[in-house]
Amino acid sequence: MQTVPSTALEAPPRRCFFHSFVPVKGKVQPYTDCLECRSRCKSIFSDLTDEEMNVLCAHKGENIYRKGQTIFYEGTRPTGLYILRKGKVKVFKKGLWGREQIVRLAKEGDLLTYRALGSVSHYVVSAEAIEDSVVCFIDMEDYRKVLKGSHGLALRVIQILAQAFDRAENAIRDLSQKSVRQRLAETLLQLRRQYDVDEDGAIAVRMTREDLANVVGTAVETVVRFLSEFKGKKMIAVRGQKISILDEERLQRTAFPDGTRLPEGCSSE
Amino acid sequence: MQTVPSTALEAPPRRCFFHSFVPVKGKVQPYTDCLECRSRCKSIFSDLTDEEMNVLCAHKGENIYRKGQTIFYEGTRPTGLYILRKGKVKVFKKGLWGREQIVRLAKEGDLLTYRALGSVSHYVVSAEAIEDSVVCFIDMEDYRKVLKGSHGLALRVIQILAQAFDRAENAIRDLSQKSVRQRLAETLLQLRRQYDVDEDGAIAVRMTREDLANVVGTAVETVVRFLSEFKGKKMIAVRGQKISILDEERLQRTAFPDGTRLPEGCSSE
DNA sequence: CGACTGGTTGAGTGGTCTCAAGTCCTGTGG
DNA sequence: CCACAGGACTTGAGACCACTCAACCAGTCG
Repeated sequence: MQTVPSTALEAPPRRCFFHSFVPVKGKVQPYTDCLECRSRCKSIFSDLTDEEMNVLCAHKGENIYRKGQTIFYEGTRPTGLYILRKGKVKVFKKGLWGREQIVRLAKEGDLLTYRALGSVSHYVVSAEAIEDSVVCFIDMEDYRKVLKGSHGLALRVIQILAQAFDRAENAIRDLSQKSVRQRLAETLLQLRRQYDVDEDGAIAVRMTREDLANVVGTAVETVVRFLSEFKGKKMIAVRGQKISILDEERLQRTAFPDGTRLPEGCSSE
Repeated sequence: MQTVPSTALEAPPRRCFFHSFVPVKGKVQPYTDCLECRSRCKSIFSDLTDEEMNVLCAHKGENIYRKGQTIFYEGTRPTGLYILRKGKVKVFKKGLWGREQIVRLAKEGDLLTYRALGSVSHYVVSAEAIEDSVVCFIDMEDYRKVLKGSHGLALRVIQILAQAFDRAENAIRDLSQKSVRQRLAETLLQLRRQYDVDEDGAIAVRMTREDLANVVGTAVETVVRFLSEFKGKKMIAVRGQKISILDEERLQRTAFPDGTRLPEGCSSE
């Protein structure tokens, strides 16, 4: 259905942008040791044995995607799992007339392909780097092999999926019942929690107004108008794509007029 | 947070409404043999051994809920899994100002508590019978025990959750991008697929306009207006709460103006 | 009968979208 | 260095979709 432009896999970065990827004779040193990674990151695969990790990573890939590059396409055959190792990625679905709806924003350590944890005939979302990113790829066959053998992994996958499902259903409720003003306020709070702030106190992610609109589910102009409203009320400060939250309390009240709060992330197990 | 009215568990049906529940001296014969049920129904638990089924059903309950009765409440401690054995149930979340958003409609054999398949501190949805229903209850401890021991079950749960997650993300996209007219048309098609038609050719479920509004995510009056529009265009026929689809083709085009189709149910594994 | 629930219709409002014009920013090439 | 092109952003005007409020109807139950 969709064609996969060759750009996705070329990715010969003009220069290396992560210190851990030292160019060796013009080639980037691509593979991090998975075992080492496992112990560092708290990921789905943290609990696996060395043996299982070796199977899982037998055909592991690790690719660099520059800002704007697509990592995989909705509708194509799922060849494996993608995990974001470094950078920021938007995960979206194409809707009416090709308009995109961003269903989640991934941060380091996040899985990009939840649906593919169960068997599925095609990717149900697309993923694109919104910053230069490093993405690990785990072959589907390897995953299945390990999953089949590891009860611990299966239990872990259940937790991950149940949480993701919960977040999705909360989004359904919010999209259905909240105004754009409320949803934008909530999105800003979420973004700050997810990506934290940089040295200037601004939310540490650069998104276009269009991406923001595609998260909130509205038009670009409407996002601009409400951002400008928030700015006027001194709730936020805006400098280009950098947004700082000045009056969290007020933003909170805008997003949750009934006094509820931003739901927990993954800690609510 | 929420209190549980005593109505939920009383449920002394004035008379027995399923032939399989023969009243014995004023008491309903409550328990169906789970082993027998397993072989008949294609449920999550189809593949378990007899032994595992016995553990799972050690504290099984089977309750009758009359139309309008609540089965469990969002925000309360999860004591187990609920499976709809007979009847129809709406599963919803309370949103702003207590307005309810129906996140799914369950039919016979459906699990009501997806999130509780992973560990969780409280039910994240409520469930209420929209028809007289029989609901099986599986104790959480028993489920955990069996899940811990059965890799096959874990794999099955992963499939179930991944599918549920997929449906939820599709709903996000639709809520965000489609108009109420489109969503209502799509809902009607879904309802017919899910519940089939009765002898008159009408969708075999009776829902109030309010419930319909809470599925679509709109106001009651808006549902009424669009139903009346569809009726005027001879796309549907309406007799009280019974709705028949007359012109599926046209309804299809209303729901999916871009030529996409209603996504598969569970068959798309 | 009155009370109540569910449904329907109308009028008015307002939130959000679309279209159009124009500005700001950034990278590129001369 | 500047000019320029293109993309991102902003603002305004107008239209329209959907919501709210209010009135009213039909059926049911006590």
